[in-house]
Amino acid sequence: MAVTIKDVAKLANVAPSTVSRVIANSPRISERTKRRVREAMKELDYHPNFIARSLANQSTQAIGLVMPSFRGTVFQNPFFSVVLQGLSEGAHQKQYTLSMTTGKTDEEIYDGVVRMVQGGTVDGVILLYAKIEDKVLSYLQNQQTPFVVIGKPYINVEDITHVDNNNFRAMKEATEYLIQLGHERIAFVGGNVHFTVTVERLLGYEKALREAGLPYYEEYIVHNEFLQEGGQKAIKGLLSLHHPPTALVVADDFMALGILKTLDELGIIVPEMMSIISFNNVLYTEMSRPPLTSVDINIFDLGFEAAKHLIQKLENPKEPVKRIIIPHKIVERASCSRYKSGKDFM
Amino acid sequence: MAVTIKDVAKLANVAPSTVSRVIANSPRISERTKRRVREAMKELDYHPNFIARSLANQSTQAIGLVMPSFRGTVFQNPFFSVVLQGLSEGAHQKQYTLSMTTGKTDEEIYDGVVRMVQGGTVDGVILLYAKIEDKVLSYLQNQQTPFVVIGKPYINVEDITHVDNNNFRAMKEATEYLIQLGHERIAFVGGNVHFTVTVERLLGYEKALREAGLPYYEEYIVHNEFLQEGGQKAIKGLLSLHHPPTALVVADDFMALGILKTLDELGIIVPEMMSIISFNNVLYTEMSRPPLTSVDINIFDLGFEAAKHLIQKLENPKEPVKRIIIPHKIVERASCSRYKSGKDFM
DNA sequence: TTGTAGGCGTTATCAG
DNA sequence: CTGATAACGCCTACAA
Repeated sequence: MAVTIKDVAKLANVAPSTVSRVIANSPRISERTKRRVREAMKELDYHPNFIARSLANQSTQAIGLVMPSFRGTVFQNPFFSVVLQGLSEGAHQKQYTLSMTTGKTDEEIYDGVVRMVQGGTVDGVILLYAKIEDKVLSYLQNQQTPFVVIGKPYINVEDITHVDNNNFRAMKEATEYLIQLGHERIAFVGGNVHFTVTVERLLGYEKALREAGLPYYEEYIVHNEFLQEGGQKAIKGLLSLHHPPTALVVADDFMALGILKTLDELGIIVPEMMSIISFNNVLYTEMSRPPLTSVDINIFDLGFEAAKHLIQKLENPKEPVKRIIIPHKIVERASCSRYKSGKDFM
Repeated sequence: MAVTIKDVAKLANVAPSTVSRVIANSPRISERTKRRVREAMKELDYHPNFIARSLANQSTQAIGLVMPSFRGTVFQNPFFSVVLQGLSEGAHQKQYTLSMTTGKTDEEIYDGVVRMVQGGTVDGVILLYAKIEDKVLSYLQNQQTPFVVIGKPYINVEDITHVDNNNFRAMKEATEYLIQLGHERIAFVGGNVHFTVTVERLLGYEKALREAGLPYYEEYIVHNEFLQEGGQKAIKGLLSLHHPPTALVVADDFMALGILKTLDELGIIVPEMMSIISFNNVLYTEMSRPPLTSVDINIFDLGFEAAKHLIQKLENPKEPVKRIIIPHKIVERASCSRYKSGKDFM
């Protein structure tokens, strides 16, 4: 059996409650006793039992992480590794612990969350995604469990603290970037439509076109799972159109990688014959040929801020609802070029 | 305050202990009372408090995950996403929870582990890496904490349950694969030397050369952080040698990606002028140009088995020490070709 | 088959 | 400043 507060108390010749106060560094304990108790703790190599403490305090210093289901390969996206780093860093700074739930299906995930929350193993929860019609989200709202979401909640946006990019604007800018380069036929290769990020971006894309007086073609909109088949199908469809696009905005670097490959196989040179701008700016954007121009959305910060604000909320329950927008920035590399009608490959 | 066992007891007109037994589905409770109690639980939407249960049982159904420090970019390697999936799946099946520690420095990580273990917030621990001179490992051994490591412990291998590939053999086979293709000048681009996987593989590489009667050149050995600069430096050094290699074994797909790019820039065609085989077989091996021949080490299974065996150990403390070897397999794609002296580019 | 009571390791309240 | 004592919510002998 591990050494407890009582053992320390005995050795230091004080009451258990005193030891407890020393741990909490209560100002109403004399320095002398504190010293004595601390020595005893050292000698016995005492470490407080967090479980017992949690029970007494009704608080665990743990935050629950809800990942999207890892059916498919979404999860292999470096996005998650990086948010995790941010979350980890943010939690660590305040001595919070991270507890994960995942699952293959939405049901599994939901059950996991319920267990976490009802079981009292976490003080709050962070949703690592924001999708349409999310049972988990509604559940958390009903439970009054403190939580924050990374991304834009599909509902009750005003009542839910969330950390997000301005994806509307980010995509608008990405599209405008292409428009400024002279492109008029720009296709949108988006991710899973069930994630709000995708709909936000689609809106931004539309807006950019409209403002530039460019037509919006349904056929230029393609939705793909983030990583599935690297977007190969998507691109082939686009190229077989009567007027294929001359530029692409792509939801994710990895998909862009797949597209790059497909284009290469088809003999379509990037950026000369097709410009591509993608999102996330993860490591391998520099590794591709050509290096990808990508919108950096500061993934690390998304995680970091999410952790930070959840903890604020936990420590001060009347903390107001907040919406934290993480800035983005287009990182220019070599996958986009000015459109020259002469080079049109059709 | 949440609904407790007492509330249920009251509503069902039984003693709290009875409710507890119903939860545990004790056979010594009549079906009739069970039914009554269960109804009460439903009605009150009762969920057991895991913290209290943990305290009483002296066991949390939680397992601690220790990641390597995320200084640098190691962590962005899809390797971790995938082990995480495996771990998650394995833990989930037995209703275990995953709790993470990371940190920027080894110190931070060590402290995190100590807190986890001494604080009693986890029943056991899984190390997601195996490196030389690891304080965490020695600590866990001294503590008698059940743990398993993914990879090969640098010490006391016989006493530590671990899940690993046969990296010696995997690398030997990879090298032999190249040798069979006629290559005689094969360079080794390895990862961080502090990880045991790197030394194992180096050994396998040596062995293959020796068995084939090929010389072993110090200059052909390059060590690089897994992701850092995509191995660009490494490759340039090799190419500037008097007799540059004609083939490369590379520790990681991502590094291989970087190398591919560098070679492309230098006008060296893969596989015609340089063959490359790498490790891990993650998603983007198919996405590269040319697609990478890679050793699939079944990362998911590494995680899955680790979780499974740790849990076995937790549920049966006298479970013997085990060494689980996950099979590997060379997945041929297009980055290796037969060596033809005529095509030597020097 | 079910109830009573004590304990798991802390914290918090009240005295002193 | 410090010491009893009662929670926290559940489990498990021991009784009945």
